[in-house]
Amino acid sequence: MFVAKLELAAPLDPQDREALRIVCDHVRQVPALRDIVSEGDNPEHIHLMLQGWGARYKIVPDGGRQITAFLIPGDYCDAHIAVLRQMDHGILALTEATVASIPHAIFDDLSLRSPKLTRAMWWATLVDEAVLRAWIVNLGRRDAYGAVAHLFCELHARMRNIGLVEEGSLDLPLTQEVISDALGLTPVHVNRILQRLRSEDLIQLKSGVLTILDPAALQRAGGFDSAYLHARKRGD
Amino acid sequence: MFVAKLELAAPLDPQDREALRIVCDHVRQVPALRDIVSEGDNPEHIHLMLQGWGARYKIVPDGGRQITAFLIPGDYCDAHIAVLRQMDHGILALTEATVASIPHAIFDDLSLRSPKLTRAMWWATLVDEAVLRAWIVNLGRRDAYGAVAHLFCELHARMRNIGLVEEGSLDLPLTQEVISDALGLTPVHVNRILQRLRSEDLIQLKSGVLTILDPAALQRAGGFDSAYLHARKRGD
DNA sequence: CGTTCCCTTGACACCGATCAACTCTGGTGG
DNA sequence: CCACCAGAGTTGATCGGTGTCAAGGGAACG
Repeated sequence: MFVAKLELAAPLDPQDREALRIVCDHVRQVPALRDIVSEGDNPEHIHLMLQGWGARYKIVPDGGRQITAFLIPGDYCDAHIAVLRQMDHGILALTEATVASIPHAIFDDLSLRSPKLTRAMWWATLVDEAVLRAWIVNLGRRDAYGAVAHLFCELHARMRNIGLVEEGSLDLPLTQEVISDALGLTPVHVNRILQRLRSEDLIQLKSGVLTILDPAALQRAGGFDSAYLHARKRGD
Repeated sequence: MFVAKLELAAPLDPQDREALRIVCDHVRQVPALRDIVSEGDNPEHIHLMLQGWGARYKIVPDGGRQITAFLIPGDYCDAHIAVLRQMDHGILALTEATVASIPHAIFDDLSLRSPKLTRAMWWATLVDEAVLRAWIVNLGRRDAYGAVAHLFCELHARMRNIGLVEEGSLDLPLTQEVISDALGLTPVHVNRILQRLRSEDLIQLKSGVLTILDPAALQRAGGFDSAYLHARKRGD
């Protein structure tokens, strides 16, 4: 899946593809709510999400938590440390998750040999950056209602890109507290927003499944324009 | 300067260095408040800031503006489009600025030939990403006072990295409105925060020059930890 | 059948937005 | 050299969106 995602950027050489496949064979299971990588770590391996949900997060001095990204299958967690030295944030499994580990020395070697692969990783980083910018807009210039709407549109689009949306429904195993930590709100307020979105028949959210009932209205509510995701999927 | 910055990541081959230098020779002057690149553009050239200040920004449907990054000399503006296709945000000159333009086809070619160069660009992107995450924390989990303090710490650190700080002072040609657009606040409120910071003798800000009078206290106020900037400067 | 999360609800407080003047500064032209 | 002007900074009064605190309800799980 990760390979498929990278190839959206540029075709890889067969040997790159093969090397990646082999290297992805080290698979690890992480229980829910456990750190995959912690802030300050200097990990030996870089990780790819294969299944489940994860989140990047930072803790502020007063104890508050800010989630800066949600990770879904196909996302890499920390290719950073192939280039930078140290994790400047933590990564958490939100559900039980399975991740692939690649010894970073091997990855390093691979990427120095193959411009195409490095370029593909660079591409993935650039898309992540675009998502971060969208979050900044969310936090800075949208009210809570618009922010929740926008977040749901983003997650819907990203899940659809990897084939995990069926008839407008997707698994969304996020507590309201997690959502509030992503949007800079309180759980209480998120709860009220969700009720409003439900009462307006924009969404349905029950037992970890989100269904978008009125995509157009939700996108309007969140000022969502999918262009920034730079999806280059067949059929999009 | 840009080359020097890239070399903080990893030494480049002499021919890369030379190629970059040649290619940077196309220099353009941009008047203040003019777009360098606009959202939706598909520019022929990629740009590097050589002098002056710039900002990435997005406009939300209701007319609000959110600045997602400040660009200072040595920052690249839009290496994106070497990999992605379209600008998902605009870039604005905040002061009169001089930028270098590199035809993106040439850059493309260069980066496919040199893994080291691509890697260096990737590194620069990763640092940018870390800055974006810090902004998200700023917007989501800090009050206005902490956010302003943190922003000033960041800009101080980045300006120092490129040698543009003298005795705690740096040029900061940002109106209060620009600052408010970066922090998701209103100009009025930014004004009040600045007065507080001044009255507490943490900073001095007058006619476009910021002086940090009490770095330790300002860092405490903003919960600032420079680790995320991944500065690898001699003497740091 | 109890325990533990999580979700839900209500009352109230507060940070920052809004609106509307007023002041200051630097630049421009007479 | 002065008068004017536009843009930026400053100030005060009031409003509203979210936070805070606290209590109660529901569903999953042992």
